[in-house]
Amino acid sequence: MRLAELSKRSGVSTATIKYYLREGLLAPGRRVNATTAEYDAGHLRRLRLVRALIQVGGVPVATARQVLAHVDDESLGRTMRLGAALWALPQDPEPDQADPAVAAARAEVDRLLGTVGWERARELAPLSPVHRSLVTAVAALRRLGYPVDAELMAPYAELMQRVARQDLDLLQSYASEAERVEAAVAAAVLFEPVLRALHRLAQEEESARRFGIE
Amino acid sequence: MRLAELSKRSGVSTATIKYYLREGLLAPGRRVNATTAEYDAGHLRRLRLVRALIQVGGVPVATARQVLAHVDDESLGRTMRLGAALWALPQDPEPDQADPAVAAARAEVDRLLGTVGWERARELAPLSPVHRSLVTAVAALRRLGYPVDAELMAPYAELMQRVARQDLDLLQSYASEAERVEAAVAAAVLFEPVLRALHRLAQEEESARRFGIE
DNA sequence: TCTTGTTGGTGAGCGGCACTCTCCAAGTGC
DNA sequence: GCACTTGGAGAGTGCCGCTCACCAACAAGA
Repeated sequence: MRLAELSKRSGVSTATIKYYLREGLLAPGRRVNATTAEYDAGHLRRLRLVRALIQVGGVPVATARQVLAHVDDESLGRTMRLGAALWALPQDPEPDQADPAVAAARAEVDRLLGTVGWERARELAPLSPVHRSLVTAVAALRRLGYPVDAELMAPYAELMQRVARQDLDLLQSYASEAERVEAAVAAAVLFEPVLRALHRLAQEEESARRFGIE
Repeated sequence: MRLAELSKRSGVSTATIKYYLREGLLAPGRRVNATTAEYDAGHLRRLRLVRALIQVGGVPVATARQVLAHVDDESLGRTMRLGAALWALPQDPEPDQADPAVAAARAEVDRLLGTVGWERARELAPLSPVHRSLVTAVAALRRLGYPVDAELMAPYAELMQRVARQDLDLLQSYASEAERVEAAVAAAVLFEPVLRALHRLAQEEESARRFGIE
């Protein structure tokens, strides 16, 4: 299939596909001659993933490029490839070490990891971008005056652990290894809007139950 | 306190504060004379909330304005004010009705609401922006080929219901009514990054437990 | 009193991002 | 032969969240 058909099948304009090719989000097609390149089902699949990451997941193009580069990195084993891809996702800047709110937030997060028994996360903490995101978010809330501490977060952490177990069970039901890495990225990024919407819907439901609808 | 001090105490530049004043995110100070206005602790508080909504929550300025207008709307009762503020948050465009993926997604979401017994959410469904967001997100995943259906979402919905109960218990522990509306907005928006980070951290932990760290 | 600096207010400009438009020479298909 | 399409590349667009420059009115120090 050529560019025009790839565009028609994916619903993405040719101009945008050309942009993704330029940005390295999509591998070039197999060149037939100077004015023709051939794309296959893999390209269509990848293009749909790219679109979903950017549009549904709200991932910046530059971040998506890094994530996908890790997904494609044949030199890494499966586990590493997955880890590398997921670690490339959060792009929060390094929090200000001098800020006392950041120090307090880090202390609370570390305390939380202890109380819920996340030993691996605690080992990975200094390296993990996700850990950094959590510290940044907690610091922001504390600066606003909300008393976010380990005790407050613990029940949420327990619930999220169950969610993660559910995620991984689901993931392991997928067949191929290549698919699994891609599916893991999709799960981490694309399932988030679903989870967020379910969360807010649950808030609406619970709020309506407690206070009624007016 | 005057502009310069408000800026220093909040860590937001005077230019940005002026911008927020122009955009209606922040009420003007009490004018003392032609070149002086006085700001109080309420302004500082609101400014911090605005910052957090925009920076931590990633809420667009225009959306934040609407949300805050509802928070301030004295003509509404507390429940309505809260509901209106939260409903102003999601800004997804109306999904394409003709798209079969959207129709299928809506059917699955409605089926989900039935199986988990969210009756209020089902009543509110045609109006609720959150319901719309959920349908859009599910449709995107289905278009990518992921079989997201009511059965798959049900355990997640149950877990999110528990999260929502936790949210509301926490909220009811807050003292003043005015604070509660603001706290509810903060909880809905600002706690999301914390929840997301906890989710990903839990994924890392669980993944490391199952597959080891390499 | 004179000077120097600061105030709130406003229009215009900037940088980043995700495209999108325009053009091109090289080829395709009737 | 000739209209059309192809892949490629640079420049332009529109939006968004600021940020800058400038203004007249005033405050504060010498």
